[in-house]
Amino acid sequence: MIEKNSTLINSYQEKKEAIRTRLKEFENAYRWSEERLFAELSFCICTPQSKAKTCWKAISTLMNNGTLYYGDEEQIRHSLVGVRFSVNKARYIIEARNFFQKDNKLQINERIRSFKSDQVIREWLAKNVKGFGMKEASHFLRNIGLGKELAILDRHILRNLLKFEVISDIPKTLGKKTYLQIESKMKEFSNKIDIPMSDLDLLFWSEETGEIFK
DNA sequence: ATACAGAGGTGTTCC
DNA sequence: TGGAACACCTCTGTA
Repeated sequence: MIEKNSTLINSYQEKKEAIRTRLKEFENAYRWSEERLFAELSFCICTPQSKAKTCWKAISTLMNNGTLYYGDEEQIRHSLVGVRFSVNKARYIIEARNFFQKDNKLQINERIRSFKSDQVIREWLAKNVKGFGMKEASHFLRNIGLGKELAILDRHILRNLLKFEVISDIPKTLGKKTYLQIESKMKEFSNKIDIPMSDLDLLFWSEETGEIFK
């Protein structure tokens, strides 16, 4: 237990610089264009049960050729090669695009930053963006430099939380209530080993996959 | 060749 | 009303 934790802390020291570099890139998002923010949101809609790299490749293509902003549902779906549940996700992207558009212009930054806390933004996103639950709403916020204290509880993180005995088992279904409970425990652990939440997420992820992506 | 787990889950339905 | 079960149903790496 203590042995495992110190191994993790050592690993953190090795990877700290790379992790910090990645987080800095997220923090720069405040100056992104609306189009770039929407691309990130679309990416997060795509990632469930799909490979992050495949999703990002697809979204990059859609972003660069403009289909993401002007294309119809079928055109978007056509580009979501390798993305699971692409029919549904293309629909969610269109719905999100309509939701965030005012006078034919995307307004994401302004609406997102009008909330008083990251927790409230997350609630709002999970409620209003189809395809977003607690996990993907947190993922999106982290990727645009917000929600530093929020947990992104995917299967990798849950496995690691189990490994480090932060939780005693992996829940079969992860409802909002359980999500918040586990997030709270992860925060305690984060305090205990003195590694920030955002760093811990990337650290766990790199421990499993060997790299730091998104 | 063929099978099968695994990929940063969420919406809807039903009780 | 909260929560479990089911629907969604592609592609790749590995044995």
